Amino acid sequence: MATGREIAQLCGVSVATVSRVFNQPETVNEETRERVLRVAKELGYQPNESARALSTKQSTMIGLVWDTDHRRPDWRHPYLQDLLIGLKSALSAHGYHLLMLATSGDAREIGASLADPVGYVNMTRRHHLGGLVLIDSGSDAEAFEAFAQSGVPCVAVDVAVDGPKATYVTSDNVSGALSAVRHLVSLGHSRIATITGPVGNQPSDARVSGYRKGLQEAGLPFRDEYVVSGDFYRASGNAATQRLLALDEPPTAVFAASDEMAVGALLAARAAGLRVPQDLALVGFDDIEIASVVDPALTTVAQDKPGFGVAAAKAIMAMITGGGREQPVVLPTRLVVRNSCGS
Amino acid sequence: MATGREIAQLCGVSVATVSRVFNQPETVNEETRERVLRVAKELGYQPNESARALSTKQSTMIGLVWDTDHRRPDWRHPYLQDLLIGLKSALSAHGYHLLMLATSGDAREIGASLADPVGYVNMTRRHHLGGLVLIDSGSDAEAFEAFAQSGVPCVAVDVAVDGPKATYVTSDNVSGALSAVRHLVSLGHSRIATITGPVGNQPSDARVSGYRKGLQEAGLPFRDEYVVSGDFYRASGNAATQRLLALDEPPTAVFAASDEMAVGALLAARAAGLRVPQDLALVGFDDIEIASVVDPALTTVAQDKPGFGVAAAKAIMAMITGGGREQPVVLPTRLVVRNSCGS
DNA sequence: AGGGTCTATGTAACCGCTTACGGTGGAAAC
DNA sequence: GTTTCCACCGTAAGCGGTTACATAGACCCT
Repeated sequence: MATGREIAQLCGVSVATVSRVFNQPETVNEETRERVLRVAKELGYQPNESARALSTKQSTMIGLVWDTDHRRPDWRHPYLQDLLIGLKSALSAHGYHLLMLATSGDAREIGASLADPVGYVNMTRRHHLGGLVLIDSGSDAEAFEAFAQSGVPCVAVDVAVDGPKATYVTSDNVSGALSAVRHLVSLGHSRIATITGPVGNQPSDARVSGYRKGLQEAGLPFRDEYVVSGDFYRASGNAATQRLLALDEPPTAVFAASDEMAVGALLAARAAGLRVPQDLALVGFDDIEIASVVDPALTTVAQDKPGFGVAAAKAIMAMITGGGREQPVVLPTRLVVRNSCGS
Repeated sequence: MATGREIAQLCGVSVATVSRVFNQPETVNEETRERVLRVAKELGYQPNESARALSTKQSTMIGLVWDTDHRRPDWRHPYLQDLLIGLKSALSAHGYHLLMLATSGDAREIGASLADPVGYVNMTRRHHLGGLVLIDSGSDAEAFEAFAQSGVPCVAVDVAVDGPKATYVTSDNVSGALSAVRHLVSLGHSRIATITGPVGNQPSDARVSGYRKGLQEAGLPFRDEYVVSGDFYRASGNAATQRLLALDEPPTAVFAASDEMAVGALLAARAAGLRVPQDLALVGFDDIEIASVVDPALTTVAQDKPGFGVAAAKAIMAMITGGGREQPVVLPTRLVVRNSCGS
């Protein structure tokens, strides 16, 4: 590994000049600059990031908080990969890397899990991370508040947080839900139920507002018994649907706040001997992969999943370079009409 | 941020002693050790990883090579999340973190993509990474050879590579495929076709061997026209199935080398007016999420997906601490019987 | 000619930790 | 009573960069 010193010697300049060539090129004479660059290339010079980080107190990495040893280890994030794709590509553009922080069992006894956000914050300092991206892999959104308050720049994905250097990216959940209900209404449905996420969860609550708005718009009554809450995962959608179908006047259409729950609803409907969409119309939310492969294919409100990653990366970078808090980012949704509504 | 020096001063010892407390505790007197530890805790001391890496030339990170700006940006890894879960948890146990390397657009013009493996290798040196985990996100397995030859410790997931410090983890594909065929045979099928991955791809080739073995075992003839190759992705499974169904004597059962292709096959069968499993039995490979949600649910050969991650992490750690090359790891598979075979 | 400016570069301190080497004191060995 | 050894700890030299400050020369102006 060639070092800056070697380049300096070969070029007959000082290490300071070599450093300047890479960090403030404009301050060094064009001729020397090119000489240094040429030699650097010949030697295959790679700046030592540890040294750089040590002296600048800034690494080119941002941390990813994604807790996997969760209460329910079988839980999966519905679209982690898309998120990562977006994150990574946007971060790359700034020369930044994503560090997936270890969550436990650190040999030096310094743990890091959502139960102990301090652990992550410590890691952030140890590695001089520029900030943290928070990905919710369950319903422990509350824990994110601790991060937001810690002072390290962080942006949460699809979870509303607030703090001195914290922000979040989310979809326009209200209008997404609204478009779903409008679609259902346009197909003639008037008994439209919804399966929500955990109460208190921001995106879920917003989707409920959108749902209410849609009913209002259509002049339909809001019925408490048509709103049943789940946890975004499949089983809860199944259970919720069973409850809905047991109602005296069961709904003819269901808007689920996630595709996973919509699939659960589909299964429940099938188990109850109902045909989808003839007997029960279904709309989901997310547009994850399985939405297009279940039968009937799911009509759903698509989120810009890689867009989340891109927006998160941009927000983090803005906070790093800018300093202050960033505005939350709200991404548009798009209704994807498939077969589960019989349109 | 408290530094080692501060602790040293407060404890009336030298920084060397503080360092020893954390790195070679047995060489320091118990009393002083505890004093240092106590003060360190009070100050919330976090060792500076950059400084440590700088002086030891070893970070506690390993790199992840997962190329996303691929020729086909819409491609997704079928079970990335499970892989990451396994990787992360096993790495955590050693106090290591996973660094997702940027793939392009580095501000300093030092790119890294599979087209330029050198870029990744450079990153490895810059950050003093312990090694690289290679994840195949397409069919560019060939590119992995360059990594394997580069001398940096690396382990590939489900791609056979070889090099001075390279190894890989894979499933026992032969017996996995064998169990699939046996299952089909046991159900009375004698016209069994297979849809393979890319020819030359190691796991795919192994699955073909397992397939042949299964036919032999059952005394069934091997027919060239019953072997058609795909690329592991859905569309290719669909196309392959169309070809199979167009045969004079079409198969009554198909073993697809991936679930995605099996789903493609399912769609093709449905489009051709065939019922699954009555008219065509289907077995997949992987046991990804959609396998259980398609209708009929897919019988498939399950791979230990988080196990890949765990094994990869262990292999990397072994290479880092041990030095030499590790043996490839072969994980067992498990036949998951669902409804696509009508058993 | 002397002073002021500006550009290009060198000098050296510093970032925080690790570690080879050496020193000290007391116990054990002779 | 030396010598030897060992446990414990301090000194100081790195690791490879960054950057404040100093310096040297070129150029311009009065």
